Amino acid sequence: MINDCGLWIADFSTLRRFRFLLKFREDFDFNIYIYIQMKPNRKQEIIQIAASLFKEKGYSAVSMRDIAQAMDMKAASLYNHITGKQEILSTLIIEVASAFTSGMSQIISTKVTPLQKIEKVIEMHIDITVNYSENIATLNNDWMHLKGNDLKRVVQMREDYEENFRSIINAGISEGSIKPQHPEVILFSILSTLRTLYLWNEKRGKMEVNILKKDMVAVLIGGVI
Amino acid sequence: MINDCGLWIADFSTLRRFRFLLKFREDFDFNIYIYIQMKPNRKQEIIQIAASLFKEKGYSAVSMRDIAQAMDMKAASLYNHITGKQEILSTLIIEVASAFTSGMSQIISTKVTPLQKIEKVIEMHIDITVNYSENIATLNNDWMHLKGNDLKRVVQMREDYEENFRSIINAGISEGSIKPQHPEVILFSILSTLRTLYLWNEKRGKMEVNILKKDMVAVLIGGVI
DNA sequence: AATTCTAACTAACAATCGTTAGTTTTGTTT
DNA sequence: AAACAAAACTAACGATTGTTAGTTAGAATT
Repeated sequence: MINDCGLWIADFSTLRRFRFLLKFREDFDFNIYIYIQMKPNRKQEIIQIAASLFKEKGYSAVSMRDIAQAMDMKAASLYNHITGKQEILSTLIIEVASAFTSGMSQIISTKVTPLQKIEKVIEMHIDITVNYSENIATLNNDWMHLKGNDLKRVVQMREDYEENFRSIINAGISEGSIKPQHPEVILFSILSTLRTLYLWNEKRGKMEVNILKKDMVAVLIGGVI
Repeated sequence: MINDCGLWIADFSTLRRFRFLLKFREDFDFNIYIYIQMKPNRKQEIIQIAASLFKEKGYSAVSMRDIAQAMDMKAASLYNHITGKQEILSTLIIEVASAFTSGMSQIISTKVTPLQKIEKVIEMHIDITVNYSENIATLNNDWMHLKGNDLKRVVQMREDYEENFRSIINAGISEGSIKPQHPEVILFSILSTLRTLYLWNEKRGKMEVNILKKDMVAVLIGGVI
């Protein structure tokens, strides 16, 4: 039996590094199973389908029977794969919130100018939106339906994220590369646009991602005149 | 018995005009009751309380019993004042959507430059957000729970609004006062910031509205550099 | 004083909610 | 072929949903 030990191989380069690591430790006296899940399993399918329903109607308006119907099965059968509706919600939200958090901490630690950091933030938002638009919709609209530690954690992640963004803006203002406008206004203007990018997917679909990035950076940083 | 015939006296100048009209027709053989409701009635109270709950948790997550409890009464009693949950939703949404529509049509018909029109739009959004933040939250997040004609009407109003905004931007681009950037990107960047202003109320509370307007115009039009 | 109206109430309806228990089908491993 | 595990099913639970019917206390009007 293979236990899911929580290890995730993010991409093939990580896998190569892992093999490299193994080669240096040939004194292992136990077996290591590397379980590569190539196709999404049933649980992931359920969560993905639920996500698209949540995006459309909101968490509270989607019933377990709705999700089951979209999966072409009965509601009770969902519980063979998930522990409940809450698990779907927290999985979806924490997945994308973590993506933003790790993306931001990577940008923060880069040695570039504040303006270049803001550029990177904009590009990161576009990248994540392309891949996780349903998660973002759920994070934006249904975070308040999380419970207990999940709720606390996500709120904290959001505050930290904003604080990091604020520090970039403040650094830019004090070095003179950013207008001495009210930092909160700058922060909010950029962030609210980025956070609702997912609403714009139909129109964005026709635009090349790289062109969108370039235009978005130009407008959000340079303005419209 | 006084029937609510749907006539609303908007302000005292309208009332004066109405009295003037009456003077010219003294051959009336029926009575006219003018019923002036000076303080907000129970219905408006219910809708306002419901609005704040909708903003907090979303339309679907708020029950009629929740609304009743916040009103300190029983759920069944609500139906003495409203026809149902849907009426609350459509009243809230159509009220604020109409405010945006009439604001926009006023701006469109003004004889000023496209850039000045965009300034006016930004100021209008701030003004409406200050007074209708709960309505905007509901419009943004729960419009899809409208039904029938209300749904059609609101979607149409939103499309018309965007089309008007787009035409202002395009006029600015062709006269050269606005960057020849992709118009959709400009439209979306500004509009998504304005539409989510209501999320920013705690921090905005400390800022004077006129200062906020000035800063917002500076950032959204002039950028951050 | 009699009547009407307003706005609250209690009680209950059918429908739907998330979830559990127990069973059957399906596919894999011995 | 037998044994096992995974994943579907049916049926049902108690709770909650929006809403209706019928009643009642108090205020306003006649």
